[in-house]
Amino acid sequence: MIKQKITTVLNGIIAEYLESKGITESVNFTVEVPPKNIDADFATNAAMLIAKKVKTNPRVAAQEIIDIISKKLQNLIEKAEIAGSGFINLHVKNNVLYRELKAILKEKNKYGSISANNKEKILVEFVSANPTGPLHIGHGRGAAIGDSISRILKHLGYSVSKEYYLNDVGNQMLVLANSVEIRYKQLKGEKIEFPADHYQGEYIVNIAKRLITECKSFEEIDFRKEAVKDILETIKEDLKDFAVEFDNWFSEMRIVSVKDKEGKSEVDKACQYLLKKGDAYEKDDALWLASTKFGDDKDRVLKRSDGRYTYLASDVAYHKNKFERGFQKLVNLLGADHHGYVARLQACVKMLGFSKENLNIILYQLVSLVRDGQPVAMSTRRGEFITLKSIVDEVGKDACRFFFLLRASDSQLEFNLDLAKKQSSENPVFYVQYVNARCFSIFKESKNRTDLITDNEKVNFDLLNSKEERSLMKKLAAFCDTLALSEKTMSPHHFTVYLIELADTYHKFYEKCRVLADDAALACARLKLIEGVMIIIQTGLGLLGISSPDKM
RNA sequence: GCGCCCAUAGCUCAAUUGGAUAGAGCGUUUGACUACGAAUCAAAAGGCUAGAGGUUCAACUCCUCUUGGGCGCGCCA
Repeated sequence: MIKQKITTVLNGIIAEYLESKGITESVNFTVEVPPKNIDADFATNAAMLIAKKVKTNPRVAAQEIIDIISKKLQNLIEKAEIAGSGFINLHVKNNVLYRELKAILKEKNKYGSISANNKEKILVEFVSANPTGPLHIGHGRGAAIGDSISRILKHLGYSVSKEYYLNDVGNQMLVLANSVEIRYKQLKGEKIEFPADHYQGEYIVNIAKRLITECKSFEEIDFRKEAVKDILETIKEDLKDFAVEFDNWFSEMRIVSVKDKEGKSEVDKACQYLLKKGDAYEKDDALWLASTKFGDDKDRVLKRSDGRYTYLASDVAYHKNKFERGFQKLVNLLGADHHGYVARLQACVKMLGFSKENLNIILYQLVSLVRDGQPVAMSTRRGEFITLKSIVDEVGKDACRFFFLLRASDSQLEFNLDLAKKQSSENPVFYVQYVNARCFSIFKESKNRTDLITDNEKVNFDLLNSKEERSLMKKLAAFCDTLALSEKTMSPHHFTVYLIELADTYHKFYEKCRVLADDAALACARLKLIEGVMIIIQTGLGLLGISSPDKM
């Protein structure tokens, strides 16, 4: 929170400075952590931006601002100086760091939460894989990102609902039902060839086997229903093992099949609404969405000439439904192979009377697997996809999630199984978790000392003044910056990067500073510091859905 | 053909969204356990950020073009 505080107070000072110069516009300056070769805690580019407006030398403006800072922010800033082409470098007082550490100790896993009560309701929709087979590794990436984004937004105080859109209508359902039926008949001894365009996986055979052991008569069996039931169960289980739980499972069937008193479904009503608004029209016996009006490159069919709705029609109704449930902000995760769909969806949102900002679509790129240094071949068509479950079973939930969350979602991800499986230093998950284990171990050891106090009020934080201790305290406070950045970019990968950096800072501190020092007062202060480290590591890993074991 | 995404160290990727001398991990080389966990730390080597222009006090970041890769372009979902 330190950076935010400094930004706030600087805002006041800059405004005052501009006023004194007779400038009414505001300046959009930033406060940031300088590169590590620079000896300063924070830096701002304010003077350079002002100089441009006032047409003066940045260093002159910087000096004038520094004069105000050193007069007015004596309790916050130890030293302010000009650097480079006009940066103002700031050294904060140690007290600022101690106060922040105390805030962490007090707020514990709530640290960084913003308790504004008027936060938006956000709906995060992710995975939403068709219930035609087990989740594969690509779904896993979407699941990890969607789940972590949800946790981050929740931590920030938003009311977040995680939803899985169950695409249980349409052609693929017929194919699924038929696939099971054919396997069933084959098991009964009928000689039927299995079509190449049907679902090839072994799981289809297993569903058929179950149906046979249940001994129902052929006429009684609803193959579609039975298949979806089994597959959905598997999907839910796989997600649970991956620490992903949804608040709501929304069935497309509900949108298409459930009718009101007048015999109309939600899709009927949505299409009518669009037709009335002039955003849909009839042509060639079909109903079209005029999506080109809002940036799509062609209009799309909503209702086919044979009277059946398309997937898009359901989706319009579904998103209408989302807004009607009171969600102001929708977040959709989509595999990058569906990027062609984005323009259509954005057009829908505009037709429903909302703006681009109300729908945030996160595209995530594909995952490729590497084993023994070789790429693993995958083909959905031949049923050769790698399931999420097999990866979770092989490398563990924590490592799997960490690797999925390690990269920005719009860069392709290479998942190195050899590395993820290593229970050693090369594996970044363990590097971070090790911090928690080390801290825990120190606390255990500290129980043998009788001269230590734990009361926050009595501990002398002033003793935390070495370079390593200051770095660590600053890094802890940067937790809030990471939260803000993750929200702004809608990307949890900043947290994996942050946690690795925090772990790095901690391990360096550990080498230089013995926590259980002979001097009791110092030991107490350092114990408070590593208590803060544990809180941040546990909370941070928690936001990624990753555990923090005490022992490894 | 049209559209979206990507190109950064030998490999996999970051870079606080326009800031200072572009950073991590893996791999390579070297050193450190007789005090809290060596799953760690210290150090070395490795870069014309694909290429060419442009905007800016400042460009890996924004704009244009070129090259090379991934993906999409159905009255499928």
